[in-house]
Amino acid sequence: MSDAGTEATPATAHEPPHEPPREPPREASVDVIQRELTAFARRARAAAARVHPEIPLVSYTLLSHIAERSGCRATDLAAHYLLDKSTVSRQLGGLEKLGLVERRPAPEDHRVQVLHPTEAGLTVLATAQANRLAAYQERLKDWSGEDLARFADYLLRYNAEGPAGLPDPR
Amino acid sequence: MSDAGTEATPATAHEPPHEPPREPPREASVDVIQRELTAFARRARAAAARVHPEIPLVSYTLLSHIAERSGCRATDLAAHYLLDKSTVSRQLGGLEKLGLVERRPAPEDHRVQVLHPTEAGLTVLATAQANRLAAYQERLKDWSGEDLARFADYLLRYNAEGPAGLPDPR
DNA sequence: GCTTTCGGTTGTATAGTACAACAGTTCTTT
DNA sequence: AAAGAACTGTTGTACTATACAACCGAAAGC
Repeated sequence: MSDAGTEATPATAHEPPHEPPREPPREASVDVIQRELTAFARRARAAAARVHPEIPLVSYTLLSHIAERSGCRATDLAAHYLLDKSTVSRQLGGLEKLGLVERRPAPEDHRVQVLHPTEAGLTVLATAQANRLAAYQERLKDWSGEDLARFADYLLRYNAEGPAGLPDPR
Repeated sequence: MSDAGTEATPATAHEPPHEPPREPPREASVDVIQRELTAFARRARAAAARVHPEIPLVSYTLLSHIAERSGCRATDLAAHYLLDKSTVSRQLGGLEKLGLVERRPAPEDHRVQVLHPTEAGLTVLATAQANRLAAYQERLKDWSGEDLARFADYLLRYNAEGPAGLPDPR
């Protein structure tokens, strides 16, 4: 599907002329969204590294997830973040070596290991969270509460819609 | 430093009670934004790799930028995307080796090289753009035009606000 | 019981990135 | 004008994040 055309194809030419053209064409918006999200992605990493060189990095997200749902398994994390098991395994290895998470074997299924944050993990997480939050807060300080809420909502909605454009019939 | 608490700290407890609590507290929104943007970043890369294994890298974005402002310099790219010069240099090297961009020395300043997309570059870009747009389009197909426009707007606004929370007295 | 499936680890490879050191240019300052 | 500072870009090195494939042990199905 999608004749999304090479650059500015006439895909939008079929709009009925009686509609007020106040709103930019979907293509333009989608394009902006695509580009800006990508741009963000780059910056986010750099910023995170800057704000928090301590915790080796993106594992922060995993740690955060673990803290939220204590007792989850590695596979859950992989599924949730669309990561390979090996990636998760290594990330967890790093977190464990840092003493931020514990991997406890599950009594009823000796294959799985249940994940728990340690005290140190929670502390680190709290600090990191605070730092990042502060950075975001600073950056978003001029936004109205309403805009913030709506923006957050859009992002949630976007990310909720199945993994990365792959068909995910849920 | 920072007692932002692990999960749901009382940092928000100082809201005047006479305000209607219809709107989530700023902290919550900011937190969601932070988390979701980060989550997106992960997925985006995976998705991009999937959609477009051809152009080996994320340099697609750089190519896109070059195509848009033909004649820009490497430093511009680095500044714009908050990347190290070396990173940009290598990315450009890759793009050049693939015959997608040209690096021409600037006549008036022999230090800089002016960047231009090649024919092939434009073609590849167009294809990639179309693919990605299609993917995004598909994903966003249930969004109203209004929501799309607003989301795009928020992202633009977010990314426009100076590099990553670093003080940037421009 | 044997085979398949599941959860996780390890080997290997690649992309992307940064930092530091460097090379050639241009601008400034004396 | 010579010396030095500032700028543009490249190269050496290292590290994180990630994937894929091969594997191991445990559990489930036949």
